[in-house]
Amino acid sequence: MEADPADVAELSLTDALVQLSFAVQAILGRVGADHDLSIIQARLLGILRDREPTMAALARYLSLDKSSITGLVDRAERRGLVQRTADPSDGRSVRVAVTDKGRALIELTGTDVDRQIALLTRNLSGPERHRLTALAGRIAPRL
Amino acid sequence: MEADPADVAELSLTDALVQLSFAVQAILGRVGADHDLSIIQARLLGILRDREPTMAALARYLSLDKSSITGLVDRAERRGLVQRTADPSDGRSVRVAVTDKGRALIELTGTDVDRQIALLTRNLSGPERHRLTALAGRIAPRL
DNA sequence: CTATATTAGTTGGTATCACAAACTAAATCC
DNA sequence: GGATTTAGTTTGTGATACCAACTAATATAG
Repeated sequence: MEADPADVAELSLTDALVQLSFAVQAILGRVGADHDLSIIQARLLGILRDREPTMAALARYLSLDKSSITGLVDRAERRGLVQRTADPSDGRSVRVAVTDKGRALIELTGTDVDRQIALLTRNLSGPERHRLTALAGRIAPRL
Repeated sequence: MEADPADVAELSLTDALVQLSFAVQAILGRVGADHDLSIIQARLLGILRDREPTMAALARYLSLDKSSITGLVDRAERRGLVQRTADPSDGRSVRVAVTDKGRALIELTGTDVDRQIALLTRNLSGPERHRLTALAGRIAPRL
């Protein structure tokens, strides 16, 4: 799946995107490790920055089984990064909110990711970065 | 970390690349699941297509602990996808080779990933795809 | 209004996967 | 030849994913 890197001129779109994807994942993994956050925990906190979804909504956003969300939120709650609150409109449901601690952590993490992405793309000119942003922004699905 | 999707025009390079990365990972995860291969198993087989590395080399390529490679290769070997062979030049060392079964599986998987990437990028024109390939190819590190 | 069906989230079971520390066997160094 | 280093494995631990089954709350049907 990952092409022979010596043959850059023949790199397919698939190989280019797959390699880029793993490069970005490697950054997320390293920066996350520095902040004691797994990638999935960082994604969770990222979602919670601007909303308080239900467990079911989180399962949809993250494309995970609801039982996986239970475990993920359990562990984050145990660390004081998130908290569950009752949903007044539905006794079965809970809402998940980020705590101040969690928000601080994800902001720091985001700053470091920005820095590492800047390093990753330092060989591109300003216009090239804009072009990459525009192209990438047109194909990745939205939350 | 993942920006408000309604604000596409203001998407940063970081957010664009992170979202793209997860979109590609989602494809790899789904296609992998269809072929009963985890992402890391697919990466392993991808590396083994054109070389027979040592365990240590695999740890470097995949940026994993050597004990993780032991487990990964154990499970792949148990499924008949790879095999360990002795290294004649170093009694401590083993070489890992893909089997015919493993090669067939990774070829199929790669074909499906190509198809899904084509779907992901169907909104881009031919020249835009070339441009994205070139830009991405210039920033992702090489194996 | 009550019984039945559906939904939200949890629990238990299982497997994969990651790292750290410690171990064994082989190779290297002095 | 003994000490040190290296390659890979083993053990322990924890995170993370899915499936099936469960409980409690809500919605629906009669």
